[in-house]
Amino acid sequence: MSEIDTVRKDFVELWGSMGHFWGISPTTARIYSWLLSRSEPADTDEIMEGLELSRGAVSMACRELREWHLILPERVSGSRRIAYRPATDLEKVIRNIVEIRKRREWDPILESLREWIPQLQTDGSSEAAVFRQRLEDLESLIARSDSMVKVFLRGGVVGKLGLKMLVKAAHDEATRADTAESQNRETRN
Amino acid sequence: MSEIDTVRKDFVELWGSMGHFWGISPTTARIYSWLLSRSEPADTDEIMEGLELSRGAVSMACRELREWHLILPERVSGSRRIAYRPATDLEKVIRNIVEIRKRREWDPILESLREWIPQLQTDGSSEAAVFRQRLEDLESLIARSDSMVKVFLRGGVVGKLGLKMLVKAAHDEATRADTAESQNRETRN
DNA sequence: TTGTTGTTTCAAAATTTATTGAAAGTTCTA
DNA sequence: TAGAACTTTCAATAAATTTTGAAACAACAA
Repeated sequence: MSEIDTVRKDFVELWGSMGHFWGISPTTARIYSWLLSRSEPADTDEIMEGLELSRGAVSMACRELREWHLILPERVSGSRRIAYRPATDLEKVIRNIVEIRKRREWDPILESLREWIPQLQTDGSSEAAVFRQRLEDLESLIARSDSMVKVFLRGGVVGKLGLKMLVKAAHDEATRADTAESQNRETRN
Repeated sequence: MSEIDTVRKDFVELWGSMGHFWGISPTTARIYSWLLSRSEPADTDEIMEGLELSRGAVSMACRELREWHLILPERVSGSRRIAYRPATDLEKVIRNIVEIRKRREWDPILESLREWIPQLQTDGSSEAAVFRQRLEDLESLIARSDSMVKVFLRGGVVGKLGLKMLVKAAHDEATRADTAESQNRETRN
């Protein structure tokens, strides 16, 4: 087994076990990493053979990868067959993932919190007051994180160049959010 | 059912379903959120009753929560019983989680990548060259993200105040990392 | 030391999540 | 329109993860 095959195998395995972290299934993650390890795009049959997966599994996983914009389908010339090419702008890839997860997972939390807080105000008990305070702190923290994520999604992120922009933009965003929000949290911290 | 109980129920349920996102089991997440919703600490029996869990499940979950520093055990006076109080500095809570997950999940990836890249250099094929280039990009991205996370872990993060520090510190960190690293990436994007 | 109170452990059971594979569906060519 | 070449779907199956519960263990008081 040549060097590249050894590394490929380990890489695919590691990536597969990380799928959980990104919120995608192991198989889906393995397919993406396997495509990344190849210089040419691959079609369904090649993926099936390369990773020992069923046709259905490959189809499902590729659908997910397409939704996340992690792979690009291409027609193989002179055939109806579709081959997949992995997206290689990794920063964009991460942005895609963060954006989708934010929408699916964070946004609903903020909505719920904003619904619950006023509901707790109708309950006069001190227990409710403590609970409400904690939910408010949580709302505030998530809202501030949300601002940072929005900035992240707009610009180049992790690079040094993007950093100054990040600060300024995050500040603007936070200021805007705070102004729109109720003002009674100014003195806390 | 009073207002607080309704909200508590929904909150616990939501938090439980989010456990996956944080990499903790639903029960563990539910216990933490249930504690957050109460003004007083709770002992094993109260948690068991409040969330309809077995003794063993509560013990396991609380052990995990303790490891993550999400709850603090306290002796109930005049008894051997232990009651748990939730950590309420949520920013610190998030830092704890990020720190542990970084160590467990990210650090090993960087290590592996740094092992694989030189291995691929012994393979002269163009396929290996493409693969190696992608791994290098990945290494670079993760290393830069890592710098930001380190900064995040050191300071107040999400608040407006911490932001300026974040920029400066991230810049310093990145500069330091780059200098220590091999220099052959300077011109890349 | 013994009994009581409370906690932890871990193999087995339940639940959840991921994968398969065969059948149904789609698109293209002739 | 018929047939070939692929792709997608989804109920059934397999795998992984979570939870249980009873037994073992630990701490303390008498």
